[in-house]
Amino acid sequence: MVEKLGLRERKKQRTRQALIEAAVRLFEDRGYDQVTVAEIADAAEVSPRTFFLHFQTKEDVLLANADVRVDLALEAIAERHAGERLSEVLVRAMDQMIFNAWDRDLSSGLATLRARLAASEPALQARLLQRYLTAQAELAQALRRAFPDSLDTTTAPALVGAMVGAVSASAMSALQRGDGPDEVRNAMRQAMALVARSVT
Amino acid sequence: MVEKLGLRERKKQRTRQALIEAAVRLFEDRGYDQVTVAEIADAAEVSPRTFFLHFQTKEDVLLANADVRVDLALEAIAERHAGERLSEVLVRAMDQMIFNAWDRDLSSGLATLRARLAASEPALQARLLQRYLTAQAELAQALRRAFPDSLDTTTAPALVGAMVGAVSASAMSALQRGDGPDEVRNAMRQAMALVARSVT
DNA sequence: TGAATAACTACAGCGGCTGTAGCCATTGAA
DNA sequence: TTCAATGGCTACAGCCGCTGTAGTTATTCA
Repeated sequence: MVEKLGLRERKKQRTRQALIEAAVRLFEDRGYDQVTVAEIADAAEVSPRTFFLHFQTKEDVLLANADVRVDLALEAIAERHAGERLSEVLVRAMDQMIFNAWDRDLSSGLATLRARLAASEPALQARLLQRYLTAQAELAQALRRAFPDSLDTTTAPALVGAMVGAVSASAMSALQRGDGPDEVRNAMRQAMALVARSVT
Repeated sequence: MVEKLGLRERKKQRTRQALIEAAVRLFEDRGYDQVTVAEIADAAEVSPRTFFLHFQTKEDVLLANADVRVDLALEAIAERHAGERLSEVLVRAMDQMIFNAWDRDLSSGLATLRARLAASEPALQARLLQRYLTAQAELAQALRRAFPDSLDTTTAPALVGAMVGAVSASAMSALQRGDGPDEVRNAMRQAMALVARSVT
């Protein structure tokens, strides 16, 4: 997991991390759209142009490491136990993706900040949803490979879409009525269970 | 339905319509991001500033009339027949929202163009997904009012989210493998049926 | 040690989007 | 019919996200 990286690569990761941390700090202080990319770059002591060498858009700096979450889910699917049911695997994958990573970067507060900003900043919300959609395609493909007999090219995406849709909607709803982390968590789990019922 | 509008309001609608038509035509000709807002305004013979008096963003010109679709679904829920089951009402509402409106503006080609562009243009896709999410909240609320005994504040959003998520994912998947309108339609119906099974 | 590579930089520029202030047609009341 | 209020539209100026390009410097690898 811990790769032996060259000096060049390490420096690159360092500036990337500096950009992320600067962005998070500034967003927390002043709010998302009161902070310009130029300011983030300034705080990280790099040129503004460099920001866009690391992140495609301003929103993406908050979605850093999102790929890791998807990988966790893909692993969870690959690690399917013998005789494990479709619904069980799916729930386990979602659980990994959401909560394992959640706990991991809760300490840094990134997940919380992201959730809060996603609920309030339309641009960020939109980008986040789009990320979910592309992730869904990967999950659907992996799931179909794991259960080739019970899933076809329509039901696999539909099932994953239902899961992600249900979880997002319930979480967003909970966030908007001001629920705390635990309640949000419960709402998400309940949504997962609901969809899991649609597969036997 | 056909309101008696004042002259001022009619003029406003006319420029709005001119903007939409100019945008659609230009997008079809040259593709979404090869067209600037200034060009759209030019083609509609208004100032660029006027464009943003009618639409919040460049993407929004393609999402015009989307509210109408949501209203159709809300009506469908309100028109619940006596003894109609939750799953039936939900499916009927989704059906209204997607296909009734689909048929209606298929003639103008708007739905088709929108679907095609949404599959290829990230910015548009993101905005579309966001629209779905906000629509979901309204649908969930209406549905909960119609079935107060079987839905709570968590399951209602979850259920609607699952529906929309499943339908979007299956449609996107079908579009991306190059399916024609009929196949896309079937995939969406299949997704709806899948989620409907999770409510008894 | 020298050549290739790649992260970074400065600079110039496009285009989405906004604030502002003013013009003019429509509107509704006197 | 007249006049003040309204609101859709315009020009103008400007911010900011984002990109292309060309050049500099540090690293890698042969």
